[in-house]
Amino acid sequence: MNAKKDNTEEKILEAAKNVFIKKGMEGARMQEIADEAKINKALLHYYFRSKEKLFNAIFNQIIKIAFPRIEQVIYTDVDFRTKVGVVIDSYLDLLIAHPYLPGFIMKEFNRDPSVILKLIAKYGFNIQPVLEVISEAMDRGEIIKMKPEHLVVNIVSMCVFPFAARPAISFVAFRDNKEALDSFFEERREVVKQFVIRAIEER
Amino acid sequence: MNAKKDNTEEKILEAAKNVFIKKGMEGARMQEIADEAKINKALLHYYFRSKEKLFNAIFNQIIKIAFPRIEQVIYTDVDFRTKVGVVIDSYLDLLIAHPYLPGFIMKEFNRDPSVILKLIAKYGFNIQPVLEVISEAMDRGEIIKMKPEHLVVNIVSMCVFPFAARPAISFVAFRDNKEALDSFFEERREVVKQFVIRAIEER
DNA sequence: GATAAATTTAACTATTTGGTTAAATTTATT
DNA sequence: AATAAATTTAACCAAATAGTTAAATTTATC
Repeated sequence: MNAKKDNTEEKILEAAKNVFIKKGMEGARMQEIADEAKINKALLHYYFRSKEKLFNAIFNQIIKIAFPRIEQVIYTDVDFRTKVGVVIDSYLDLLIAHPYLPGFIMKEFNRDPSVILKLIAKYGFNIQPVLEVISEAMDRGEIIKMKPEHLVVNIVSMCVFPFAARPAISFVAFRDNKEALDSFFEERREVVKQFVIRAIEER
Repeated sequence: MNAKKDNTEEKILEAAKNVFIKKGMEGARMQEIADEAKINKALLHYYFRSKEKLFNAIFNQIIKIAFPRIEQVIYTDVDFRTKVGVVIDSYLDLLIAHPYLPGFIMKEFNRDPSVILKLIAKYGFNIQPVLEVISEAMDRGEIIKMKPEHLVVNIVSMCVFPFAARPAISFVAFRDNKEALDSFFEERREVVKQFVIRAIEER
């Protein structure tokens, strides 16, 4: 009797993911998760003994996809502007697929930073190689000199922040016109690339 | 008998502000606010009938300072790059004085977007004049052409996001070395200015 | 000193919510 | 059909917490 069990476990994880993302750990209700999974609370606790255990299962799952694997790109033998383009693409691909990530992670970070810091240490990329590749490009005169950390923070900021602020941007800049907002976000891919390239290219 | 009353009301508002900022509306406890204000829960409810009323008082107070008044700058008769510099300065001044703002606002936004949207409509600046000033600078050939909204979002992202992500940046990039982190944030003022100018200057 | 407002104390209510339990029922496996 | 696992039902417990209340006490004001 396993087919049914597997299915239920998946249903619970899917439901919990939706509810936790929308409401956060504290805001989520076990009853709501049970309802969303179309089971009852007793069964929910039968599968995951506590809210904490269920949340951790979800959270690990989410964190694992939250850091795009940019190492491969970084070491490719192409010029720096191409690397920048690929990195921005991989961030935006991730964010378009999971637009809730910035908001969710920031919320949970605020609630208990230590949890996320541990997971960053466990799954998050090591920034050191990235900084080195940037420094080398600077030494070769491909891009202007600046503290590499600033370049990383600038790129990540321009990619991530608009998704966290999406509803505000929608309201303030586009009066909640959905089409205008969607094309704006589509445009950002090229806009951010060009913006960064222009800002750092040596000339 | 008013001196005492005023003082207590101030004490409550100050305490509530601290607790609400740290824990958010849902996470904050009336008992904790009472403790922080060094009064008891009965008196807290004597001044502010409900948690909701108290939160609204604080929230309005916070939102009012959350939007730097950049209109004056925008209409000054100086070249565009100077305007950009002043705008970035005014954002960073605000954020350095109130580093908790991005996290707090995002959290509450996530909880109930409508509340913030109403307040943006009430106190938030109108973005239209800003967009126009940018467009004019583009028409004059002072800066390259792009959709002005992108420029605004890019600048705001690079200013605001690092504060929301400060603990993560501290850990990932500086291994929680406080001095290194502080100088990094001090540097950003000039870094962001130059980054933006280089990205948009016509040449 | 009398008065009224401010404040404390302490007990209480009502609600929400995570979690438990035990018994009944359904479903899959042999 | 027999068995064991999965699921439901429904009631319950315990803790946390917003909010209330009434009486006592302190403090400012006249």
